[in-house]
Amino acid sequence: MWIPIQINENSAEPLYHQIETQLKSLIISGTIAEGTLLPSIREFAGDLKCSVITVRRVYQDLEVQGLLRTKQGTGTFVSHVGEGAMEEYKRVAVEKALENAVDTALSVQCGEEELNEIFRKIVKDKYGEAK
Amino acid sequence: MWIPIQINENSAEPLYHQIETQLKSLIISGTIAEGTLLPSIREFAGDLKCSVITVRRVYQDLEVQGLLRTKQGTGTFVSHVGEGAMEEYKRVAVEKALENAVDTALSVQCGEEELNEIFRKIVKDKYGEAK
DNA sequence: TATACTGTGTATAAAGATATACACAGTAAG
DNA sequence: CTTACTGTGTATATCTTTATACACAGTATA
Repeated sequence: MWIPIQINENSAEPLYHQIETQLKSLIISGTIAEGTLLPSIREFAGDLKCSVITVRRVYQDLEVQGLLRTKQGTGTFVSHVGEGAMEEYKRVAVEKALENAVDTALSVQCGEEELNEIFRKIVKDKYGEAK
Repeated sequence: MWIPIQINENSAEPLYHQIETQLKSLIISGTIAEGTLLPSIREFAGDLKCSVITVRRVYQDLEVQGLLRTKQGTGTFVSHVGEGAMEEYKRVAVEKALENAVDTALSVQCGEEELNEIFRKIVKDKYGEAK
């Protein structure tokens, strides 16, 4: 099975992290269906031209997050992520990220109005791109 | 001169970073007036119970960011940060933080409406606290 | 100009993050 | 029960981040 992961060799972002975020996104978006048997760590490592250990780390991390379920000798599968759980998962991720940003705004004494304005601009840009 | 910096020994946040963000905040907010001669790196290190080198790093970082100006043999001073520059500075910091958050939202397929809703909630919480 | 302050340059220690190899253990199917 | 796949545990190499010491250089003033 082929998983579409793009590695940016030049990026400062660690290899395992690039793989992890992209794979996570594929699972959360439902692009890879629940129950799917993912490539073995060796096969995937071959595709990505990285070591088996790096892929293992990704699988382990995502298993801890409840997105994968793994069984020695058999393989690694995409877990069942219920609609509710998935919504919750997304919400928590977004909340954390936004809290962080708002904390930054507070730390530089940015007013509520200005914050709102900047937010609207960025959302418009980013969500516009995607359309 | 006494600068109110709170060090959290248990935090995973590096020492130099805790000092840097707090000092930066004091400068940007105008709590420490422009032109103020800051404590020498040795005196400050004594107050904070850290090494002189760590304080030096903070002063250097903030100097690169244009918030401090330093002169060997004399000391380190708070630079003149014009209203315009300060506004610009705050804006860039907040923009970066928000872009990051919105990227996260996109990566988990969070819709625009949901994002807005979460944002409003967090802003209300955080800005409410301060009132 | 001696002295008692300033900051600086260079070197290095300690810890954590990143990525790896290799021998080991479970599973399934002929 | 052998074979050819799965994942696992342990050890280690490399790099970056964080934090430090110490000898050095500039400044001001008595």
